[in-house]
Amino acid sequence: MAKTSTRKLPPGRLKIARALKTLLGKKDFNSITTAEIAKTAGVTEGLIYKYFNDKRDLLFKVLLELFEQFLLQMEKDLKGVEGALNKLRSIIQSTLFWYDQQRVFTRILLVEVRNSPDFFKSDAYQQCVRDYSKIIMDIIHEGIDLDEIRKDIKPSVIRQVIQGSVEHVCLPAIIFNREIAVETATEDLCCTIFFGIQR
Amino acid sequence: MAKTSTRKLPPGRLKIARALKTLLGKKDFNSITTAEIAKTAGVTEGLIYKYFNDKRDLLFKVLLELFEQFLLQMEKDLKGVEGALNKLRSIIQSTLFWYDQQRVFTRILLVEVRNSPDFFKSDAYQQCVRDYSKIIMDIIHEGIDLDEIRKDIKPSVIRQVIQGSVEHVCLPAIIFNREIAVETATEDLCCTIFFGIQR
DNA sequence: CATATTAAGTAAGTGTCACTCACCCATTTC
DNA sequence: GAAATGGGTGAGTGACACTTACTTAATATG
Repeated sequence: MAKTSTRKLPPGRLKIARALKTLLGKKDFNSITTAEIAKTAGVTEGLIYKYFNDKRDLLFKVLLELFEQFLLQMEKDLKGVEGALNKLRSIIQSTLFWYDQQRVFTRILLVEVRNSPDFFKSDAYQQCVRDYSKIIMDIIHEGIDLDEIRKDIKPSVIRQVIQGSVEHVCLPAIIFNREIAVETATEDLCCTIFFGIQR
Repeated sequence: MAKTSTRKLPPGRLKIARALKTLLGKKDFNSITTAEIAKTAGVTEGLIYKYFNDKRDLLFKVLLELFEQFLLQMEKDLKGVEGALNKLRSIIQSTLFWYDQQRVFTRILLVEVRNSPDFFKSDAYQQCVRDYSKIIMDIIHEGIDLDEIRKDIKPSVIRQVIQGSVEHVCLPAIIFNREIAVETATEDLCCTIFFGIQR
C-alpha cells in the first residue's frame, strides 16, 4: 500500500508542507510566493524543488496528506452503521464536519486545484478522490441490492447528486468564511435527496 | 440596465476578448500568456491593460458577456412553461445544453474563476451568477406557494441541490472533454431530485 | 577505517511573465 | 486651430517560479 507516512520524511519537507498549510489559512494559493513558503518554513527556496516538482505539485501533496486523514476518519465514522441510507447519511455528515473543521483542506479541494489539468493525474485525485467516490458508489449498489434505494436511477447519477449537493452547500461557507451548520445541513440534505422535493 | 452591449466597444477590446475565448478552447487560463493573447488578437500587450485591470479581469469580462447570452437563452426557453417543477426541468435542460455547447464558458465558470477571490466582486458574479440563482429561487418559492413543492425543506437547500447536482454532472464532462447527454441527464436529474432516491 | 555514495540543504542566479509608462496619432469639440 | 479625448504602440521593469552548481552531513561499502 502506497501510504504517505509522516515518518521517515526529511524535516525540510515537512516544514515546507506545514508552511504552505499555514499560509493557505491566510491567503489564496496564487498569491503565496515560493519565497514566502521558504521563509515561513525556515529553509531556502531551492529546497522546495528537491521534494516537489513545482509549486502546484506541493499543493497536491499537501492535499493528498490531508485527504488520507479525512478518509480514515470517514471510515471510522462509518463503522457500525447499518443500512445504505444510514451509511450515506453518515458520509454526508462526516464530510460536512470535516469540511467545516479543515478549511484549508476544503479550500484546496474545492477551489484551488480544479483549474490545474495536472491535478487529475496527481495521487490526490487518482487515489483519494476516486476512493471517496468509490466508497459512495459501493454503498449505493448495496442499497439497490437490498431494496433500500430505487433501481430505476443510475447509481452514478445518485452519486453525482450527493457529492454535488454537499459541495455546493459548503462552497459559499468556505469562500465567504461562514460556518457550516453540520447537523441541520445533514438533515436538510438527506431529507431532500432521500425523499425528493415534490409534494 | 447595465447591459454589456457588443456594439460601441472599440475593436481592440473585442479582438482581445475574442482572442482569449479562442485560446481557452485549446489550453487552460494559467498557461495562456498575455503576450499570446495580444498576438492572437493582433494588438500589443499594453492595450489589454487599457481595457482590463489585469489578466483575470479580462477573464471575468469574457465570462460576463457569455453569461448574459446564456441567461437570455434560458429565459427564452422558460417562456410558456407552466408549473414550478416543469420550470425547474426547463432550467436544468437549458443549463446542461448550454454547458455542453459553450465549453469555454463552462470551463471558465466551473473551473477557472473559483480560485480568485476577486471573482466574487466582479459583475459576472454579482450580476449573472446571483441572477441565475435568483431565478431558481423564485421558481422554488412559487412551487411551494402553489403546493407543488414540499414546504418542509428550506428553499435555499433545494436550490443548492439542484445547482450542485447539475454542476457535478457537467464537471467531468468539461474536464475530460466528454460530451453531455443532455436529454437523459435532464431526466435522470429531475427524476432523482423530484422524487428522491429512496425506494 | 578510509572512502565512495547518497541525501539534505544552500546560494546565487536566470528567463519569463504580468503589468507600467511615456508616447503617438486620429477624431472630435469648442 | 488649439485643446481634449480615446484608440493604440513599444520599450521597459520588478517579481516570481524555477535551475544549477555547490557544500555539508550521514550512510554504506571495500
